[in-house]
Amino acid sequence: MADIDAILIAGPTASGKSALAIDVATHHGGIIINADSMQVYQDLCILTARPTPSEEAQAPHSLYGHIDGAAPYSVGHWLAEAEAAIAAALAEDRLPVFVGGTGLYFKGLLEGVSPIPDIPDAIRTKWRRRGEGEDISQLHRELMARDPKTAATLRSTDSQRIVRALEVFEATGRPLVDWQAEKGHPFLDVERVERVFLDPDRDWLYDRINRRFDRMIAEGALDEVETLMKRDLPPDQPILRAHGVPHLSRYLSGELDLATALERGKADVRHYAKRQKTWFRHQMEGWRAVEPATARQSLRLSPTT
RNA sequence: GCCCAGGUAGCUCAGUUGGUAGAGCAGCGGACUGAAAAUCCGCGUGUCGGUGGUUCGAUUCCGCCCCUGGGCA
Repeated sequence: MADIDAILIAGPTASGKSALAIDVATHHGGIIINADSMQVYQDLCILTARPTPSEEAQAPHSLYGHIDGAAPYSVGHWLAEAEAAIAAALAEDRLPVFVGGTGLYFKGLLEGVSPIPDIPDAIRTKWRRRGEGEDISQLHRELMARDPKTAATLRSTDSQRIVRALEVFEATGRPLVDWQAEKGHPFLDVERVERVFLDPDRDWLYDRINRRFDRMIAEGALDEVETLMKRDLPPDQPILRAHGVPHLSRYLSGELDLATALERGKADVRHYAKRQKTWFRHQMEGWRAVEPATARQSLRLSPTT
């Protein structure tokens, strides 16, 4: 395996990435590194479809379920951990096998992220709270007054990016777009990695998503959500956005009947899979698209050819 | 068998005093730099059950037929 530094496996949710990763890691003596923004959390193993203990026993896994749902976490944290994981793997002479569905994480890995400083909690919380309660166009006007340069690049309806721009400007005194013009450093050399994304048939994928959601419920996803709710986390914690959490928690509190909660939860996952496909199609040039059915074979053979 | 209500988009339904129709959900296309399983933008996809009639023109009015639900027998 001296000819490449890592294998990257991306793909929409429920496309069979985890099983493929185990197969590839076993075959190449690799270590699996998680590239999924939700599977890093320890709180929801069923609902985030994290590898099971028996799956984890088949190959070394890292960056799974190691973050508390109450902790702040984002691409930046992940990239720092990924960098350390790559170093650790290479030190053991193991091939890093990245797997996940978070396109932004892969992009960060190969292109880096701009070196924007951490935003102090107080500032971040302040703007996020306002972003939840207030009319978004009002916040956009406020951004326009402070940082017109960034404001001009954002739609007045894009709550999340507007809030981000506001907090960065307040914390650093510099427009977000200026920060973003400074490119970060890649963590892997594109020329030395095998990049593949699973591209399953849409109907096949949607059917798997629907059935997997039902299976998660049967396996105890509701208990998981109930336990998470009891933690009473701040509403802006990312883990509360995990698919299923919003609707299942409304079912648990009696605001929604179960059938509706399931239907909406599944729809959220399908919508997400659709967005992932769009991302892979347009943001990941140079990646090889493979059908899940033939993925094993092509990943076993190609790195050594 | 008779009576009543209804057959309009994939689903639930609105509407047209006669000028070939529109919402929500689903679905499709797209954007994407520290919450990315997030956030945001765009698109109606249709023999208006069938068939005759009236009419310049019928999804709309009339007849007959078919289907679904409810009631009476």
